[in-house]
Amino acid sequence: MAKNEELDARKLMILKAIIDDYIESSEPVGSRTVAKKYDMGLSSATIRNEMADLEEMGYISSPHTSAGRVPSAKGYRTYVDKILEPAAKDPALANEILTKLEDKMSEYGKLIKACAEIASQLTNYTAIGVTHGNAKNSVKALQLVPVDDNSALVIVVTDDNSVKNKLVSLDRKIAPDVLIEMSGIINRYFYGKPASSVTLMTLNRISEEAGIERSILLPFVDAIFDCIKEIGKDEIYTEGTSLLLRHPEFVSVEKARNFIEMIQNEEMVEKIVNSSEDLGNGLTISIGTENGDDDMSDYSVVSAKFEVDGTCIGTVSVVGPTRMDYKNVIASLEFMKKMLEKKSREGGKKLIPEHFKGDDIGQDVSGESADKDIKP
Amino acid sequence: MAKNEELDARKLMILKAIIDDYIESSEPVGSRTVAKKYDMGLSSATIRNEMADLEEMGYISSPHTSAGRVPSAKGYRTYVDKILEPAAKDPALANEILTKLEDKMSEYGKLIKACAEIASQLTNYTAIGVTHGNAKNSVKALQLVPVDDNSALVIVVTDDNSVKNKLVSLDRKIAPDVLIEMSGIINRYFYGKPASSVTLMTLNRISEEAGIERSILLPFVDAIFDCIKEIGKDEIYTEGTSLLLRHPEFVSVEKARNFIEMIQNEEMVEKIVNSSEDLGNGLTISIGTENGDDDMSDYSVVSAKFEVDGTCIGTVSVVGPTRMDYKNVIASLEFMKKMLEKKSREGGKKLIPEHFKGDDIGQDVSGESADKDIKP
DNA sequence: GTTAGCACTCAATTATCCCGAGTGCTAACG
DNA sequence: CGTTAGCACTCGGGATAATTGAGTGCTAAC
Repeated sequence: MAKNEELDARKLMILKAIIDDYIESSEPVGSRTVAKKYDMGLSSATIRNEMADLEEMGYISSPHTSAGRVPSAKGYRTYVDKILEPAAKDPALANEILTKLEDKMSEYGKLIKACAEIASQLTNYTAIGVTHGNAKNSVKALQLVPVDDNSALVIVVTDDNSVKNKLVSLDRKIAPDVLIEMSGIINRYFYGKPASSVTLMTLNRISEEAGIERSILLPFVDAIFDCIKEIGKDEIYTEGTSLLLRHPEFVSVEKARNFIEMIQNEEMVEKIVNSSEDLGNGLTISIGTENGDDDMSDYSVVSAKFEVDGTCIGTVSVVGPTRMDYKNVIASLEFMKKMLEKKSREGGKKLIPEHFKGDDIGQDVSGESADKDIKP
Repeated sequence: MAKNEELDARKLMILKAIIDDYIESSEPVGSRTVAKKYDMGLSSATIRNEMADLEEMGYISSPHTSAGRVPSAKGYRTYVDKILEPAAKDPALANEILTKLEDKMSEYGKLIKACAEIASQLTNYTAIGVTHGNAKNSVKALQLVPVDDNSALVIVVTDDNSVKNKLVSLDRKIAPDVLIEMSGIINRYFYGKPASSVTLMTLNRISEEAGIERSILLPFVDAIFDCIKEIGKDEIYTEGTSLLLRHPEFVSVEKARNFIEMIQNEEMVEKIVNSSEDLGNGLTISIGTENGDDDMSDYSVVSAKFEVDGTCIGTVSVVGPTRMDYKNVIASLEFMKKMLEKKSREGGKKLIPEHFKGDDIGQDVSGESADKDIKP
């Protein structure tokens, strides 16, 4: 039989039927089911023959002799690449979602978190949002703000409007105007420079040139470093963990636990999010064994890079069992991606990228005011 | 038999044995086990008689005729209140933990998150940390920082060193020195005043007195409100979700899912954390059915309010099955609580600088309603 | 090439049995 | 009177056997 050939139309149809049914039922699909439920004018015997071929070619397999067939990673792959016709989400959803995102557009952390939340709700799978920290950003503002007699706030703003701050406590009093002067010098020095250029050396130089005592400068240097480090850090939001437990592949708690532990492991998340296989529409998809890691062989991941104003602000990945409703997941992520991009184009000046505040993962500052115009 | 009487020493011993064993094995405890394993010089028959009494009094119950006995909420309660002798954690742990917390002492959100994380690790149960947002804090610093030509950063610092910032974008250019002047005025005005006093009215007054155009002031007002609202907000950190799934009470995925969904529900968390029954040592404990909610009847919660310099910065709650290792959980939380308090005393000046007490300004409208008022 | 028919396979369900942990009760003992 | 040995009884759970039925591969006829 056909070995390395392309699948003919009929085989594709049957493969599609099998996968569709399996996605719906999560149970091995038999020839009779295909023949009856998806009426294709063929008897079960014929389907059986074709299924035998498909199995030989590695698109499906049977868990045991008297069970139906189950799609393999290869099967899902052709399904996703060649069979699946793009589905559209109900445009009415757009408004609903947009209102949810409305007041978060200015803050990437919250935005990505909200997107992950929505993606999870739309798909009924777990969604992981990762912000795209970027240490290569240039410093836009770098300020010291007096807080009280012996403490001050260090604030770093990069050109993508990420803001981090850190409280510095000193063991001596420092006059506010000294601080402000210092702030001015430091700020002028780094304005427009890449964040990575803020090194100890340069700050030493400032010390010399500006004549600021090194022991005073040091704690601030420290804090600045911390802030920059923080800005470059990705933040991870996991939404809808419990949703996955609703799916029948998690009958055993062990699997459930393994999964939860996996997606709480940062390195693993890194791996998950960065699994490649671009789908052409800006989405990336990795099916079962494809994604290298053994622990992940039972799961598929669909990821979307979210961009605002041309810069990537983060990634949202939907993680589910290989028997995942790819159609819906892809449609959902595509939908959100497009919506967001349209919004960011329209929103123009309104959609000023604001900061995500850095002290924690999860709950951050909200940005409401930025999109309000000043009305004289 | 003894009805409303206190339990005598022997009954207490037996109850303790039953609970200890049940905590360890998670299986109903029989009379033979108690007699043999915890040698108390009594035959199983005698134990049986005593157990019958204990059952009648409601301290234990048997799932079915031929199973051993299981402690009831009432049983656990006497165990916790009367039987449990305080245990101490290994002091060597202290250093390890302290280093973990070291660089988080200045930021309460991170600190509480880290505490919850450690609590979860120490106990092997899920821990929930909730920061204690406090709108009554006074404003310590309130600054506007120029970021670029048409955007500026609003920064609010309260006396417990909570910092929130917000980027404000303007549709016109604003000169840095104007901003700085404005900043100075606003800051002086609110320095030491309670955060709740920052109302629309007062800002209107500033506009008049300082002669700043209202339309310029407005977006900043908005941002300040947002920041204050955020500072007053509680943040929730859930750590070690998957740990609970390690315990045998979660054999069924359903239970696991219910639990996870429960602790991801904010209102539920509120309930969980605020369950009372003070234990005298600053800990609070709620056992099974005690905590009102039906969904929580299978779980127990031990909570500790964490204080730094006399002010409550948040709560860490350990949530586990009623068959929880109370001894260890209580010891762990007590340990952390003490450690933190000691640390905060030692570190004194570094942690919380001076408290500023000022007279209230005018009307005490809450941040929220005031926020509504602003919108044109 | 398609299809009806048939023998065969094997997981999953159900029924059945059996074991043993644990109980309550009774009677004997110090 | 409290304690204990002994015994009949209960009942959940584990093991085993029987049954079912969905699904297959193969063959032969259309």
